[in-house]
Amino acid sequence: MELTPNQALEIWRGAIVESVRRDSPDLSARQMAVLTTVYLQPSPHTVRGLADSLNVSKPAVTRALDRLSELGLVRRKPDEEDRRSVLIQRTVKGSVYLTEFAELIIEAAKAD
Amino acid sequence: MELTPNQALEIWRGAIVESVRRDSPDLSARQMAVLTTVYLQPSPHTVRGLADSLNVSKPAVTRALDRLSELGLVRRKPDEEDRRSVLIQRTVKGSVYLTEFAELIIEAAKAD
DNA sequence: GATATTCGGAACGGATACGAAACAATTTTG
DNA sequence: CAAAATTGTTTCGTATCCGTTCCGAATATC
Repeated sequence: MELTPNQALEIWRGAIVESVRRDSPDLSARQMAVLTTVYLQPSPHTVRGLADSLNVSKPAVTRALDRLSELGLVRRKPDEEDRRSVLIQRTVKGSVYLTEFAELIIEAAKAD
Repeated sequence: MELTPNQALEIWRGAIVESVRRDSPDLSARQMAVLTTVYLQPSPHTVRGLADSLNVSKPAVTRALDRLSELGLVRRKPDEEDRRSVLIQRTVKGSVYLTEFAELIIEAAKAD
């Protein structure tokens, strides 16, 4: 898909402004990066894998997961194969959240 | 422009992940909403106008402008007509910033 | 089996953000 | 011109986030 710079920014503005207006719990850029990666990239996801893939420190990923878990958007599950690891899993609530967020983007793209 | 939910989320993820990877100064959702509104919506822009339009308190807008000014992405200019008001103006640095950000989005859309 | 390595998380200190209330400066209203 | 209203900012207390460093548990290596 090809976008012009104006289209790109209008989409971004439309979605982010609407999300700000709604006063929804705002996730930081890192949290959003973690969340979308968990949902859109193939499993499994580990803290280390996310940290490397996002070029972010492990503690930063841990804290992002703390927040996302607290909101019920992802879930930690100990890896039975290697009990040092934690697998990050999707949740129904997270799917709903992202589906609604996608709606914002779609609307913003329509308006453009 | 019509997007599918998956396209929408892939674009968002691609752009935000790349921006996180680059460790660029991350703006909060509010700051980004203020910045894009100032650049994409017709002037003039005032604190009050932005607060109303974004459904956010005035102090929140003031603080967002503090941050954006500090980064040189916008500039405050006293309104000569009504000296209670402050007009928010664009800067070269802000234009460059948004142009580069648009590039991230465009790349993410291509990759999809 | 003792030592290293790897994993996720905790602890600490600093930076930044927030909402609500109070504020100074200016303009409008009576 | 005095009182009220409007505009943007400051202040205060609180919450969140970040990077760095360190730690305990589990696994791999020798």
